[in-house]
Amino acid sequence: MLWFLASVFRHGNKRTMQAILAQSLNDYDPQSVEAAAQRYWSEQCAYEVKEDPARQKFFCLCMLPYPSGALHMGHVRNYTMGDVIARFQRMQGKNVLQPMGWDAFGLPAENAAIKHATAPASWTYANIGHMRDQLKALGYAIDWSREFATCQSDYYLHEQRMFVHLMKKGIAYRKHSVVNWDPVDQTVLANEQVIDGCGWRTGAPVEQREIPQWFLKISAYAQELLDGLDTLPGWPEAVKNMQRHWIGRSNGLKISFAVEGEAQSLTVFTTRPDTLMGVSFLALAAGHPLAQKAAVRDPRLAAFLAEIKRGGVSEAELEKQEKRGMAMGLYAIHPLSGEKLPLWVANFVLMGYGTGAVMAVPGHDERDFEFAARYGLPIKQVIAVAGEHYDSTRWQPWYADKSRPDMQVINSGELDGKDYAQAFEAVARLLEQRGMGARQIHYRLRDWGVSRQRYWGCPIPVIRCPHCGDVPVPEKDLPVLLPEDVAFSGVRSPLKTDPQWRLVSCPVCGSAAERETDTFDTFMESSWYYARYTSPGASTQVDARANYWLPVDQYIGGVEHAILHLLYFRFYHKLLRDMGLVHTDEPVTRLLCQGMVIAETFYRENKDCSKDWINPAKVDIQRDSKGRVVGAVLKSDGQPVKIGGIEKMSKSKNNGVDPQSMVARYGADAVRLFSMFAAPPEQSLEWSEAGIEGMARFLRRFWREVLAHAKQPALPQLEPDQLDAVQKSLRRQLHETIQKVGDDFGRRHAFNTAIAALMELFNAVNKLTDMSAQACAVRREVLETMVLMLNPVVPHVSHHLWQVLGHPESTLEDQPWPQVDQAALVRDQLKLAVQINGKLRATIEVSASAQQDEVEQTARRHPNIKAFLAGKTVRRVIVVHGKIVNIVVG
RNA sequence: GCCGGUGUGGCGGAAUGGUAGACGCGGCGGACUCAAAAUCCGCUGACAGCAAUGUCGUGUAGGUUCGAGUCCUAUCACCGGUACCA
Repeated sequence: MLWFLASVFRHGNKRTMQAILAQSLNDYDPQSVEAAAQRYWSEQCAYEVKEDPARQKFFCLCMLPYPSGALHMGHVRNYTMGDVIARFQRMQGKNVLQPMGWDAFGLPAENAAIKHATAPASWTYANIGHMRDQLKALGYAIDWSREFATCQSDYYLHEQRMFVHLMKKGIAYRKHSVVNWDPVDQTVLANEQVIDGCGWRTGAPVEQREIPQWFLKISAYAQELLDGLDTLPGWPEAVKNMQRHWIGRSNGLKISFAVEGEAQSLTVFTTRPDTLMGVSFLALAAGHPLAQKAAVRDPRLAAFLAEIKRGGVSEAELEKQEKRGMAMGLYAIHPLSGEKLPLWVANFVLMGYGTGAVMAVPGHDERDFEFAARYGLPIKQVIAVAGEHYDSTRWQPWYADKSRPDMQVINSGELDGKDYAQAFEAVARLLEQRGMGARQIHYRLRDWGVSRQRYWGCPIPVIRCPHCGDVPVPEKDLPVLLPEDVAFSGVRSPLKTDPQWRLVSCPVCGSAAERETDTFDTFMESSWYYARYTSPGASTQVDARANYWLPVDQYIGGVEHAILHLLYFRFYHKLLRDMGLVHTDEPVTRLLCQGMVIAETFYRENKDCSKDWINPAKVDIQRDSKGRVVGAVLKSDGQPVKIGGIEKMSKSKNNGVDPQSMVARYGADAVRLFSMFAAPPEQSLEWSEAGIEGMARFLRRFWREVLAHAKQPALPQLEPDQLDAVQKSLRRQLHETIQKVGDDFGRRHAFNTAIAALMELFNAVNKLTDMSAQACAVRREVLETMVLMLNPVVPHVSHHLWQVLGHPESTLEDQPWPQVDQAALVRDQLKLAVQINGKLRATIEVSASAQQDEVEQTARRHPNIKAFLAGKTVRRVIVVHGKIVNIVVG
């Protein structure tokens, strides 16, 4: 309201202002409507829920936010989807739990601490306070009594206890693995902190360095995680496919190669034993013990190993690197032919994956082919396909295709003539007999490294004793508290520099020992928070209440979490199950992955070619006479700015739109409505100020129509049998809409089309000018049902209008979802499209009961159809009931 | 590199093998107004035509089908993930 008045003041028209003030009692004012509804919900504790075995439960969960400082549109979109589903399910009569919490540990708090010289803890708590207020202003049906932040010790206590348990079970273990090392800051960098192989702050070239780290044995659950995907029909196929490929089950052979002059043989895994006779060398990772050993007496090799350790450790970076290698001067013996095979070190072989060594078959593997071509290593053809010519100077995809039914092994002695399966079998049997090989199922999935060399995380509850090794912190000493009141400079973790915290005595032998100073990966906290929501205040990790609420019925979050978070989350659930805490195999039955929120970018170029990004709120768009965008100018100076294209909302491109300012200007309901309307949930959503104005316009029109209708004197009972054709058709549209919206909200999650259908219905009811008693009764049915159907999306407006329509304030949340009146759906006339050879030529109207030939005859009688059929032979007529008639002519 | 996704009017999008462009935005025209804003009404894919209507049209090139935006093959562009951002 205020912004509106302010704009009137600017125009300086006193009379208009008075007119608006006089009207305002009837005008839609989001601020007051939303404040009143939110006050009511809060006073009534309307969304606090308890277990009720008599009622069907519905656990609606959104991915918990990282408290970065301010809510962004991605959050709004995510939580509005959850809220629509939660409110809709409640109207289906379910006992709905929708909780909220904070994923409060993590790297950004440390970066903010460096930048603003604050402690990560106080920065985080301040952000949580602010973002909670912002969330509350959006009117979500959240049970706030269950809220927690993962950095609270009564949360991470249970994580530490669980870790101790997993250590004892052998699921948690320590091994060496490679990290990004910044040699200047003497610190470990996250992958995102490595830019073009250099540290983001120091600019120094990053090195790969091996350090001891804690791991969870997710690989022991690989098969179960893979099989479990088949039990999740409510998950998107894309997510399940990505997880299947990530787990990467493959069937192959583990083969031992004796190495000349070495006692220890070399083991490789291959899925292509059929190409064994085509092996021309073996490639080893730089970190392989044999490579390390060889480097000791070969300075050139040592230099090469050091060289390929430069750069970061991310897979994307490693895979895009040029393939390089160096001969080690050692030879392995081919297990069948006895041939000498050179050993090479190669940068494309990773120590952390498989055995750290591969057998190279340049003739039938594209990467080996390129490597062999580059270093002049032999390329042997051992697979042939009839009709295809093999050319060892040019790679062709069929060389590596084991699935071709016409492929056969050649140049391989007794294996010749066999297909893939036969050759696999023969090689497996031969090697098994000689004790040089074994069949193996291999998974691409690697164990989960949970150690982070950082301060702002959950301390790993381990004491390192020089005599007893790694000793778990005894139960009575848990939690190991993270000191929160620290000075954080950035480079060294305060845990490492604080001797008081670090130095302890060993709980086993009592001698001087040190705490583990690493903290957990923050995926640890986000892997079990869903379960904690079910058991607020429990002294154990979860209690019996978990088995009322779990599994989660609907989980909603960004598609960027499709693999890592969602796989760890499923894994953790199985760990909780194996501890007897939960009783299902999977944590979530239905999953919805939402797309990003994107916006136009604008910039001006500086003299040095750098760009100043300008926020869309400060820019005016210019259009030509047809409405096409032709340019943009900065509002403040009227001078042109460049349009940079549509990108994900981000700080770096300055194209973020602040939800709070949108709520202040248009109201939470308009913001909610636009986020649900502008795109289907799983696709990206482009923010548009004009679009949200359209939503506010719709709400104002709806508001006015309901208020005008409510002023009518007492209405008669609706008599469906006495309606005229127009009234009947509107009522049919209403019930078709009830059917569609129910399906769109409940099953399809197509919020955008549900809203479009409601707008269409509203346009139709607006066109009904008939003020007869029965027309008013139909109008009332439409408007009242619309308030109910809009409630999940715009609950504040609905809360108010429900009362305007004469209902007590208390009843809307639990009002049953409107029922479809099947009788109202019946049509007596159907509109059909008539095609000739698949092209639309006419539309006809026929009785709903018309038989096939009657429909066909009506179609043939249509003048346009007659004209098209003149002089042609009808070959076939296809009649699809209620849809089309297709006449095929020759 | 690999895995997954997306591509439709001026724009966001709709169409679950059956009338391509619902709904919203923008634009154009009209009503109201001294005027403007707001509001209301109408039109709005391109081309040809007075019109009826016709031709073309869903990234590109093929294919399956009575019928393809939708299914298949190839290809291009963009987006997400790629194990230490969350």
